[in-house]
Amino acid sequence: MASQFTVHGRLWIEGPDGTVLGHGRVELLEKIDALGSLSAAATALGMSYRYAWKLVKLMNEHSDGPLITLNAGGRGGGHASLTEAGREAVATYRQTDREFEQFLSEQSEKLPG
Amino acid sequence: MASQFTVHGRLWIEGPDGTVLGHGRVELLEKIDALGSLSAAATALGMSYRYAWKLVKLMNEHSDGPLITLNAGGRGGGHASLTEAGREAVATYRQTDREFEQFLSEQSEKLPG
DNA sequence: CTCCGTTATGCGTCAAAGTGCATATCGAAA
DNA sequence: TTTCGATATGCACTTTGACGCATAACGGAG
Repeated sequence: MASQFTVHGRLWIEGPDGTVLGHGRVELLEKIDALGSLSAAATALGMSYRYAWKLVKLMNEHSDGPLITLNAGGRGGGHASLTEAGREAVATYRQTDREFEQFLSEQSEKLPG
Repeated sequence: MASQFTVHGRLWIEGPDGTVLGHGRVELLEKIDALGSLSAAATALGMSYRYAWKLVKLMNEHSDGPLITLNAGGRGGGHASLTEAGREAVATYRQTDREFEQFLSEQSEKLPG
């Protein structure tokens, strides 16, 4: 029988200037990619636009190059999209995260009774 | 050459009623075991006694049985020590944490350029 | 039975994460 | 050139983890 206790964790990637990607930030990137809009992505995640915008700014500043492109004005009011670097960063994080989930469930199995 | 980016993470163990152990709590347990005093342990870790005491209370409540025994009064004013379950919990966490550190450095190695 | 240092616990405070509101700016399309 | 919805950004507020202060209770040793 499995233990009533489980191992949990959080994972993130840091660069020289601070955190680049974490769980929440990657979810935001994926929603931006899916919806083409920062405000729609933030709303979909139950996150305030104000904060989502700050996260985007931080991610762009702390990576080698921008991960997200934001455009104000124009048809539909504006647009948001991922750069090629942004999509690669998401893929890299997801791969790492999959192995982390694997690690966590293995460790949970090992816990004593 | 290694990437300028590195993978970081945090690990903790949850029971049915909430978090039982995390990095800071385990350090506190180890200091209590080494010093025999909660206030000395808290001071040694730069943590307020107030907060350390709350952590001990939470840990004792959220585990199967108490991990820490506290005694007020008596020679030296009082005393704090780990129960057998407490020592086992620390050992379990440390083992998991070692493997986690291993995991993190492996993942950092894998990051692209 | 007094002393002393530790445990026990309430209350106000402080900083950081995140929200909410208000308002300005942008630019393609009608 | 007016319109419209999204981006851009400041400011005040709330929430949460943790501190600091104050004060009581405890109990072996002398």
